[in-house]
Amino acid sequence: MQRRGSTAVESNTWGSVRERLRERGLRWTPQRRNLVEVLARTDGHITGAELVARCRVADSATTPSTVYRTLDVLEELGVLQHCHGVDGREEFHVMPASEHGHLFCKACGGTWDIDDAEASALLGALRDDRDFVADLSHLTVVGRCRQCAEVATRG
Amino acid sequence: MQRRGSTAVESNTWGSVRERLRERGLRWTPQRRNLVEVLARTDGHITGAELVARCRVADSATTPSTVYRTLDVLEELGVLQHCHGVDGREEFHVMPASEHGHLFCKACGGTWDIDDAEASALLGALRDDRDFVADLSHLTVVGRCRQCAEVATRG
DNA sequence: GGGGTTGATGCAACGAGTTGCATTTGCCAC
DNA sequence: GTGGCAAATGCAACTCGTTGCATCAACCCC
Ligand SMILES: [Mn+2]
Ligand SMILES: [Mn+2]
Ligand SMILES: [Zn+2]
Ligand SMILES: [Zn+2]
Repeated sequence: MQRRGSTAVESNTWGSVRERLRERGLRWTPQRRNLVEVLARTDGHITGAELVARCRVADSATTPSTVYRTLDVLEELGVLQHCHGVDGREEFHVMPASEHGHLFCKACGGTWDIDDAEASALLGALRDDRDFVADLSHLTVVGRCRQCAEVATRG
Repeated sequence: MQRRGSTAVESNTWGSVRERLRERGLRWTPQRRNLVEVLARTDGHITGAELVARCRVADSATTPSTVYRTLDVLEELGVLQHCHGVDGREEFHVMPASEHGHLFCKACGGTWDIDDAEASALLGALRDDRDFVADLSHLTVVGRCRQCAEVATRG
């Protein structure tokens, strides 16, 4: 089986992006291919600025506006999600092992995942009381962790 | 009782700002006084950019960096808090009637407050399970409200 | 393969916010 | 009132991200 130049992207989700775009009358361009290849090699959380930098490795002519617009499109396609870091900046989730929210300690900068079970207390209450379906993967909770609370109390 | 030029700010919290600054060795400047006067006239949520604009009404020479730095100081003094709008931008709470979190519908842009009782489900779980003290006033939950969920299902 | 449609790109200008640094000034002690 | 110290200001430069618009090119149809 011979490998042609334009078929390097694989791995379920990413391999289907071209098709998902076409279904909506959208186009598969070299710039989008470059970004998708970068995303396919990434996991965890990553900012737009960092994605621009990584795209520039393969294509030094990469333009921020194109990357940000493509990220919007990929999120609409549902192959990507974002949340907000403790400073409010967008961070993109690339293929999380499982859906999760985010817990930040504003004192030590520590960060933890909030899983479905843990979040169901709030999310379930909102759903039952208001029929409001909250987005766990977009959730960021900020506060003070055990260690930092202890330090503050002792101080 | 004669009113002197520098005693216009009143109303409990705002009137005490000068004193709170001095306790920490910080200074009461015309720029800070202007911002505090603007804040005393404001309620609800407001962005930094909007506060800069309002400060400029009284002092057209207002500089953004000074305003943003003063907002940081006021937040450290505890006379101000911020949360994040649906786009992640900081919004300052000025004297809320009661502490609350924020609920956003990403479809219709609707927004609601989350009160203490409603949030205690999640916040209590985090406290019990992890000794994590979450900050309700910083909390923003995004999702889809009842009406928007119905529309999506029907469509 | 060639042509036309329309979505995508690149660019330039802009807005929001941050930071380092030289200068100014509030505040306190005398 | 005067002087000195340290905090605050203003400015310029910068980062990150967004938007309008002219140009380009992916895709579809023949
Ligand atoms: Mn914040
Ligand atoms: Mn968001
Ligand atoms: Zn901590
Ligand atoms: Zn809605």
